[in-house]
Amino acid sequence: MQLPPLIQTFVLHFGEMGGRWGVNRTVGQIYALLFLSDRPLNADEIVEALGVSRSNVSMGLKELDAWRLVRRRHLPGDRRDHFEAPDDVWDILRLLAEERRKREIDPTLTLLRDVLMEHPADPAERHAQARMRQMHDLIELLTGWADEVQRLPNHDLKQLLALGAGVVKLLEVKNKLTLVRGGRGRTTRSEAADPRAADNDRNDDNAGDAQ
Amino acid sequence: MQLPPLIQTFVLHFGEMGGRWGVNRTVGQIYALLFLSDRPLNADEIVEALGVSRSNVSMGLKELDAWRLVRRRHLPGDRRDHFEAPDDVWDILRLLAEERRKREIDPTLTLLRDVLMEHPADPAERHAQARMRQMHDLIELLTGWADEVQRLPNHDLKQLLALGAGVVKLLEVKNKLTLVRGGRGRTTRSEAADPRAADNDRNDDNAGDAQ
DNA sequence: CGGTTATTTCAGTAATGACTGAAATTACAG
DNA sequence: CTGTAATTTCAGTCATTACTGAAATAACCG
Repeated sequence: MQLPPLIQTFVLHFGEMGGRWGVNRTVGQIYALLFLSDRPLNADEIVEALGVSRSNVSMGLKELDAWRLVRRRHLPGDRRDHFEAPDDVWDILRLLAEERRKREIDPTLTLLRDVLMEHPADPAERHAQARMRQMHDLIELLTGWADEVQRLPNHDLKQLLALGAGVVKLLEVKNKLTLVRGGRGRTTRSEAADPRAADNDRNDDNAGDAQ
Repeated sequence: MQLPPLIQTFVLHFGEMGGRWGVNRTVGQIYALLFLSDRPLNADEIVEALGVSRSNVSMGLKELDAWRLVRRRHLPGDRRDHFEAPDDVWDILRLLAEERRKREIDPTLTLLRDVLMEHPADPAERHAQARMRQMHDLIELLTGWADEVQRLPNHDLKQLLALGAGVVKLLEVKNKLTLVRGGRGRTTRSEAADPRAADNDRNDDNAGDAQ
């Protein structure tokens, strides 16, 4: 593979990081290549650029397709499939967040829900279940938040991020307003939401048994 | 291994999910077990509960230790090491976020910074570099935000999460206030931050060349 | 259709990573 | 010190996963 050095560096890096992201080297490289490319590439171009086998590229593209990280596109007058990465990095972020959640979190959330329906048979199970409830509530709070925030238009999302921890200032202001109005102020999820989320600072069970 | 069924289910699930989370089955199981346990466990207890080898447990605990997901603790009158998982799920969340970022994001950020210093040699490199800048800016915005939010006390964090997308309402209010005061209002990062973050809706290079 | 090229599937092989048991090391008690 | 239990390290084995080249399939042209 003889790519421009700048591109080569990036592609190789993504290949190596692939392992940590949960995809293999080739998949990481293919994605990096498509992300940087200024036009859709066909499979052969990828093969040549990366120096891996045709079939490997085919499998890699299939996986990236499953992640929705590449789009299949047809160019007029050429019957080969061409591939490109979505070019809005914010969209990519959303895709990644959604997919990772689907694969890495949702199954656990489902299991937790099921297990929390069971009746604990002894103190050990009781304690275990309390822990699972903590985990469940936290995950649900996070994913719920992510769901909502994910739907914000890019503009709002950016503003929120740019605000950083400064958002706390706003919360303080809001709290004051809410107080002044006798708690009848604008209702946001902080008042209306699932009450379990409201206060779980130290809602462990009677854990005096530890040790 | 004969654990109470409730616990067993959870432990096995964590083992399977381990693969997707970037740790192996045993590590996932050990963590699940410690997370649910109502007291610190020593290595032998883990060996017996999970039915894996002593050495495997030793390695697994070492890895969990590197992730700071388990604490080593000494019980009086027993010279064996005992292990426990931090019991505040919010702390766990913070640990995970920090570690994952250190391993999965920071290296890329570093590479991006380096590569963005280089001078592009041709149009392809120019375009590639523009893409990398988009990625870099997005990651930096996200990690910067995460840094700040991570330092918030649990209480504020919870309130923020409970608010969900409702936070936009606050942003609107703030915007109005800022406007009224002629932009001289409370300075948050949205005004003070790195100007690159302020507007990158469509800051691609002259990308008319695509296909 | 028949020929041609693009793409996917699949069986076998190479490479990587997990797991074990034995040996070495460490920490402690007497 | 010496002996013993706890723990870690490590070399070898086993299991999983990635990768390839060949064969099968699909898509298109004239």
